[in-house]
Amino acid sequence: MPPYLPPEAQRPLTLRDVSEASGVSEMTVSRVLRNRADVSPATRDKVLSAAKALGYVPNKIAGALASQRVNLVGVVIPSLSNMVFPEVLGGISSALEDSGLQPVFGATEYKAAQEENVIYEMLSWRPTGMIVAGLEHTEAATAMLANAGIPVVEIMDIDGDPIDSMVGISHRRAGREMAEAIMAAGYRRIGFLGSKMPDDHRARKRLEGFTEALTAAGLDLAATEHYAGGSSLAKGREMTAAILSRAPDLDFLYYSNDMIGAGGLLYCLDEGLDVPGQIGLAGFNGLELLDGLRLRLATTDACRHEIGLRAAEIVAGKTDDGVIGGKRIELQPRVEKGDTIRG
Amino acid sequence: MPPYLPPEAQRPLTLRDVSEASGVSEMTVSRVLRNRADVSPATRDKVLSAAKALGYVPNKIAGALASQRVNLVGVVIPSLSNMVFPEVLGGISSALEDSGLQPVFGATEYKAAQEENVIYEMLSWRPTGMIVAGLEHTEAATAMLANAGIPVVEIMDIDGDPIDSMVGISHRRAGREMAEAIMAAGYRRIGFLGSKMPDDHRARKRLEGFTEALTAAGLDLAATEHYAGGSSLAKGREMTAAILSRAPDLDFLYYSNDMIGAGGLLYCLDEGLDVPGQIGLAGFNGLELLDGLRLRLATTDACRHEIGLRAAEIVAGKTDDGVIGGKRIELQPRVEKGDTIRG
DNA sequence: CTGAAAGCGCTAACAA
DNA sequence: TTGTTAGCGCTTTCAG
Repeated sequence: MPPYLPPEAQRPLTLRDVSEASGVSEMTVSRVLRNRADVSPATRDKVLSAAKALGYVPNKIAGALASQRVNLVGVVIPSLSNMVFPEVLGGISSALEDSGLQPVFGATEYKAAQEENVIYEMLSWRPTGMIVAGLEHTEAATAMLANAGIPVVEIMDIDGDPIDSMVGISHRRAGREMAEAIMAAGYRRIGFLGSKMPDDHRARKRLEGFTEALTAAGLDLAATEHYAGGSSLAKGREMTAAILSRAPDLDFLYYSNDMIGAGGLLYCLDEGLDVPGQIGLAGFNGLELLDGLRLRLATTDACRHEIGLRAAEIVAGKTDDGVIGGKRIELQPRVEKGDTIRG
Repeated sequence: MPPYLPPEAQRPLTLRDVSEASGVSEMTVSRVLRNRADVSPATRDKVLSAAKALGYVPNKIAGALASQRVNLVGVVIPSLSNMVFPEVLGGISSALEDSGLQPVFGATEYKAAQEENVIYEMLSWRPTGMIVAGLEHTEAATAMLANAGIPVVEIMDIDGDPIDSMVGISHRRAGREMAEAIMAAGYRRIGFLGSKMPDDHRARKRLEGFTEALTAAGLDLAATEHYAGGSSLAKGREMTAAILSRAPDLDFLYYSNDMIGAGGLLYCLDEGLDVPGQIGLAGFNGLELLDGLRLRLATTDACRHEIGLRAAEIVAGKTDDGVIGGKRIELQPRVEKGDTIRG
């Protein structure tokens, strides 16, 4: 690979360049650039105008090595294209806004091995804290996080034991409560539609809670439909057509997320089915997308923004008791019956 | 803020610790950990097992400072929650996969000042290259990028002059071609629905190209509807209701993106309007979401995945001629008439 | 308020 | 194949 040589390839500027241009010692230039108060206004002005004139950009690598401080927070999530996560990231960003900390994102694509790798890469930059989706990691990843000597917050899920802190909801309980709402509305022949990703533990736990509640009421899942790959409206339509052709007597469809649920809803409406009379539907997440459909899909709000917010507050040290580690915060998801569960 | 002290807060391990544990010099440990070939298998094994046993994670900050190389590529985009960008990021990730480079994302929320700040922060980590959405930046941001001495690829848009390289489509032309397709189908009373974000230059250029083509054919926009904030299906419904109540005789609606376009389409179908006979619709982007609607919304595919791919290839040095800088790649967007433009 | 010296943890370059 | 030496560009500490 040839070296990159733009027309005016100069070596990046250093503090020394600013020092020479301003006639102020490197040390004092450093003070000004870090906004420390103990510099005279005259010196400060000289330095700032020299830095601006040169277009100096500080080297954080050197700064971080010398100060042993890095203003980065690693955030590890399954996917950027899943509409679920942008809202979590929004919560994190807003909580970090005036803390001087900056989030850095990495995606795992729901693969444990890739998660381990992303965590390793991030830790090698010695971040101030880590926020990781889920409680299930490889043994090596768990060990790295536990030994990093920084706050680690596991988010989204609280059905399990955290390495350090956790913020999330109980997916088992979310599944159970949805099952109870469905049965209370009188539905009995219930089908489930979801992905077959082995490492999507939260979807698995929701289904476990869901079937547990059915069993407790003497019911069973009447049919299930699985898919591989990402979620989309089209996939939801397709799966719904498939499950209804195999089991035409179903009176309820529980989807593992809102995107495929919305696709299923559009399909049912286009087919002229009576929703929620003849057949009911429910998804999971509380996506904003649902507001745009003719009928509002029943769902469970996953508190995504608040999860991001609270997790970032823990990392940033904005906690009630002043202690940073060891928090366990369970948020309460709300079942929203919308227009697709009768009653 | 109290210091974070987990139960076993140890100082992070260093090369020296691995060196002592394995009885091999620091330098050789470093060689092993960087996978260099000139180490004997016996030594290599000793080092690797010691490193694994200790749970050593290398310090990239020190490594980067010493080697003057950073395996990071800065990627600056307007928004993570806009469904447009995940696909660009996917293209970037796949092109970077086996290059040893790692993308780092930052969002600007369509604000020039925030973009400048994000670029400054990223450059301070001395990345190997930068990929930035759009050609319009603050003067300071442009200067920083031009002087960074690294490959800079501006993406999405090619209507303008790049700092170094650019990969994208002509939005002006995309607007023009959609106008021509619409007029060719016989529509004449055309409305436009879009955001009022002043810094969304690509939406602005599409509209300019669009009206330019109308004017050339002796037509004018019959009505326009603007909104603030993010795009959503609900917003699309709402705006469509508003513009049609103000201008009921419109026979075509051009939306600045697919999300509000899809909302508008759902609205029209729910209202029982004859699409595309009585009224036609079109959006922009070619979102996957469109595959799930009863009628396929007309759109222009923005080649998002390929844009990310080609941009990352330039940064990674995977170019035909072996030269890294100064590339200008124009991709050709395709107008897709779908089911919402007649003919 | 300002400056001088030392060193953060690693790697380049060279020597053995 | 392995070890030694000298920094990378900044900040900490301490002296003025």
